[in-house]
Amino acid sequence: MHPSDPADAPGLALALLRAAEWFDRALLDALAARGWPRLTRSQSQLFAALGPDGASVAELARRVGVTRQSMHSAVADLVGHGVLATRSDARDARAVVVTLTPRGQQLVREALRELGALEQVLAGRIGQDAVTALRDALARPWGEPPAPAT
Amino acid sequence: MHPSDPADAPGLALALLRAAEWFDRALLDALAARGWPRLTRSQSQLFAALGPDGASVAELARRVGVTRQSMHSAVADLVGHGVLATRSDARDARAVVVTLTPRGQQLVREALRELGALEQVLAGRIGQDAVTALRDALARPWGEPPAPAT
DNA sequence: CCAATGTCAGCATAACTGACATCA
DNA sequence: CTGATGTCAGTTGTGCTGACATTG
Repeated sequence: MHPSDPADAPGLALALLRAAEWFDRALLDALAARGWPRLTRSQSQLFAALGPDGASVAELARRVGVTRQSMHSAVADLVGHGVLATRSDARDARAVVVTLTPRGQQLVREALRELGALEQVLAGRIGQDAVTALRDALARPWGEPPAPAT
Repeated sequence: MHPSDPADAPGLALALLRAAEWFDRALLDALAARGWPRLTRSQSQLFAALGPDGASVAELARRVGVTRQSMHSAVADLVGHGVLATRSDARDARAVVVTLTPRGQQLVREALRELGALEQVLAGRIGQDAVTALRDALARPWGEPPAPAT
């Protein structure tokens, strides 16, 4: 399998998917094992998109890449689980600011710690150099996915 | 953002997801733009799991990681689109062997060519060295996702 | 008047579990 | 008889489009 063999290209795309699932599944399983509600992939992205000051539903939807309606549903679900809270914006009567509850902050802390631990496990398996190289390659500007020639 | 900053660990998992979507979306859009039926993620994996000699529904389900029922539905859909065909196994009256039709082989060829092109686009954006490093890190034995301490 | 926000409703899709007949 | 396979249901969950009142 030569590194630049075109026939191995699907392996790259597939390997990326597997790698993402490796982290995703281990994280969600670990959190669920500690009694946290079982999160979905886009709910994880919601937490990542949520800054320390909170954000509106529409803004979260834009960042994650879903519709306002879908984000609304996800937020309502997590509010029901006690990890998110909503308050009205003083400067804009339309907007609703979504923030983390103290319990939600605890969830985020545990998730970050777990992700750090997972990265260490990975470094032990494939080497710290490979993890660093992986992080470096992913941090570069990939840009938008190429659109099909119209 | 120091390379070994633990707080950046979520960035690694998230970046992997973004990278996988970068390939997935560009590929599926490109194929759809050429008149192919719009595939789902697990249908892409189906093609990757399908060897040149075909495989049974149950075997495909195991490889992709879904239930037999889900795989059955996906196969039936693609048979309806004329890219997959099923024939009964001569040695095992239970088994149904799923294979590519000539049109399905054409689809796979175009998909492989597109993935190769995408990788070249990526190399032009982040550098060939980074792509090689990415491929190398992903090719190493990650093993199973760590299970939560029971 | 126009644009954006939050929200309610219905719909489509894709995965799941349950069940069953067939066959090694 | 046990286990595996294909397949027919029903169910659930998640995201979508459509629509509407409210507000900047």
